[in-house]
Amino acid sequence: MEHNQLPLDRAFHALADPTRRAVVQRLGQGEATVSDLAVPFDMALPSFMKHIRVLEGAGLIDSNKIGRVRTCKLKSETLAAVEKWFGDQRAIWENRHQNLDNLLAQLKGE
Amino acid sequence: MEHNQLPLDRAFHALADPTRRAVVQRLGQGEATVSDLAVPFDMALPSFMKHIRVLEGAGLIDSNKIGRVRTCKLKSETLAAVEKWFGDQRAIWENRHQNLDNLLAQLKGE
DNA sequence: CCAACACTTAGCCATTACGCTAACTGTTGA
DNA sequence: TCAACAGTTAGCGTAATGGCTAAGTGTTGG
Repeated sequence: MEHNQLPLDRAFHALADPTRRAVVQRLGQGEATVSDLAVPFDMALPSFMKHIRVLEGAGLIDSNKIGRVRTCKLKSETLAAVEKWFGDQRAIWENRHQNLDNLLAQLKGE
Repeated sequence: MEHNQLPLDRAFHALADPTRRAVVQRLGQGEATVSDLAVPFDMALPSFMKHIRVLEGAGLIDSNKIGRVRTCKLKSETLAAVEKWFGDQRAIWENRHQNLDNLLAQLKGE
């Protein structure tokens, strides 16, 4: 169980930064080049590129370079995989409440 | 838009650590004391306590001390709030696909 | 009453994160 | 052809992270 923690570590870490979340959000609307993505941020390009690489390292985005231009796109499968963690978590949590309900019903019945 | 980034930052950061995710998962099954929570981890207590405080600082858990014992419980609302980010994200993404579909349909119709 | 218990505080250390500037590489439009 | 463009590499500085040990505080069971 849970021998794939590292991917989750990387994904959550990547999403912990507002710049990176904004990039993910932007890419949700379609592909974009690095320079285009960088425009809204008051940050030097090398700094911004680090964010891109973190996102790519986390498998949240994909990028490829054609000529001198690098284009990025969202990998929504990875995003979905992270979201799944919450689903699993809620399943445990709801199951516990179910058990509590059962217990209460049982106590009531006696 | 997005003036509550800091809470998300903290929450995602908190969840980026496997120890802390495990604690959240454990607390999904019900309240537990700090010492109980610490058992599965090969880590000194002060180190473990830092994780607890990070989780609490992120609003993912709540704790209160009675006598010498501190008991922790999950704050599932916060967890749900983080999960919502993915929902919002997917909404954007799916809307885009909807738009693409519309475009394709339109092109086809001509 | 006092030793054991359950944290808690303080402080140290190594590593990683995230920003910067300066200088470099390869591509391309005029 | 060559200057402008789009990134990239290298290296630096500060701050935060995540671990540790040692010693302290307040509570409690026997």
